[in-house]
Amino acid sequence: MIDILIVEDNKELAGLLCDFLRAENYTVSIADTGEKALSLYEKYGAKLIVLDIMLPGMDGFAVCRKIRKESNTPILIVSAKTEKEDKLSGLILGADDYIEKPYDIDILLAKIGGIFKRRYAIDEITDGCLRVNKVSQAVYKNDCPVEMTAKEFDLLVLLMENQGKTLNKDYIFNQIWGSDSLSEQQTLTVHIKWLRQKIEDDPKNPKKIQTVWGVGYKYI
Amino acid sequence: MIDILIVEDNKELAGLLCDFLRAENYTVSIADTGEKALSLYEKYGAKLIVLDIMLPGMDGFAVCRKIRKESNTPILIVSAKTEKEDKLSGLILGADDYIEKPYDIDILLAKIGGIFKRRYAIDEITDGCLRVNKVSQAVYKNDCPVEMTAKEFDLLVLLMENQGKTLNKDYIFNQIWGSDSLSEQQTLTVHIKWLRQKIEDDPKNPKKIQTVWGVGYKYI
DNA sequence: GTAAAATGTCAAGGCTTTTTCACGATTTTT
DNA sequence: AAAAATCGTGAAAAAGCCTTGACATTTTAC
Repeated sequence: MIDILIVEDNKELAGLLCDFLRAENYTVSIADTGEKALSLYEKYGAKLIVLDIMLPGMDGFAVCRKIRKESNTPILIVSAKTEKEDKLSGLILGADDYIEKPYDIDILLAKIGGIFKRRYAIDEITDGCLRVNKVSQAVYKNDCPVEMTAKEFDLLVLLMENQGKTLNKDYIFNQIWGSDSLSEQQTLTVHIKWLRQKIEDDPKNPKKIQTVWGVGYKYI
Repeated sequence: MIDILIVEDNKELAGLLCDFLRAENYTVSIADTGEKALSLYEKYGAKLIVLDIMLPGMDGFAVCRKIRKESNTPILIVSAKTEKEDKLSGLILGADDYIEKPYDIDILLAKIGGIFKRRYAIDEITDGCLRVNKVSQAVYKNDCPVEMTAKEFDLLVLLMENQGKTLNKDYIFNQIWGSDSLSEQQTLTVHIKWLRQKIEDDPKNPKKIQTVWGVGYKYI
């Protein structure tokens, strides 16, 4: 999977942009026609497509439509045309952002950074040295992977998504085990214990998962 | 969690937009000041914020910055100003899209639809009557939940993400079990069997998970 | 058509996760 | 300060998941 696919027939401009992006640690590929772009995308996939509208042969709009048919990959449209119609039809068509040529490279980089952040950081919950990815179900403490069982993971996500809020035990139990569960609430305290052992620096003196007496727990 | 939070001090306009959105089955709340918007957002959360820049008191940019500090919730900025600076600073700041007042309500609805689709459909893989959500780890067949074990789920996602492609058994095995696994490849065929029993209409005549003799499997 | 190779099936077992239970420790109430 | 309520802990039982091996079935090659 490529990070960024640049679709641009001006090789000099594409090369320049490519250098800048690689300097920011993105992996980049360049296609100078719409057809090549689609074939590269088919083969390797991409996290973001920077798409020039004016291309020889198949134009950018056609590329955008084709890609939109099969995926939600973010597309940033680049165009020399200034007509409003183009901008709107591009965005409605499914592009995530739009920039006019000639553009300031810093602004383009900022837009790309923004798209990446909004699009690919959304499934991560972060708090200090703790990082939880809801898609890959992975937990990292100081960037070291922490093994979690399913129940522990669900419990951690619930607590972290309500950081600072006290969740009462009935609520937690219903969220994780379901209201029709036959298990006992004692089960919850055992899972809290294991979670503390995995994420607290000193499990005997929990700083992150705090007990709220008579109520429940909260993540701080 | 609210679907859409409208931040707009013109109550008539906000009400109108609200009606249109509710007609499309979104849940909607309205805030007429930036402060109220932030407090509503704190309390309930929102999937998308439609944010007018010109507000009494705290302006839209300030609201946008505050929300961006703590989350990646999509923001659609609405503004009467036409200066280019505003547009750009709003977008770079982290907004997902931009529309100028007075706007055509259909265009706004299209933009909102686009944001929702790009932002919230990305973790779902759909194929015909089968729907897989990678975040909640849930699988639905004809909208009925199908229970999956972890290995079955991973295997299904791998196959579906490579729909139409034949994956050879070594590849599948390395992806799911890891290259240093001591398990035998026989394990894979057993999991394939279970997966077929859960997602195929007739598990004895699999239509979706096909065997490619001497190579591996593919999802069609 | 037959033998060889590859895949499918089933049930048993082993392993991990989850739950339960009993008891000890801590906090709150009286 | 004692009693009551609540929470924490460790071990063991229960449940669920994964793997394995033996054998059946299907496909391919000769």
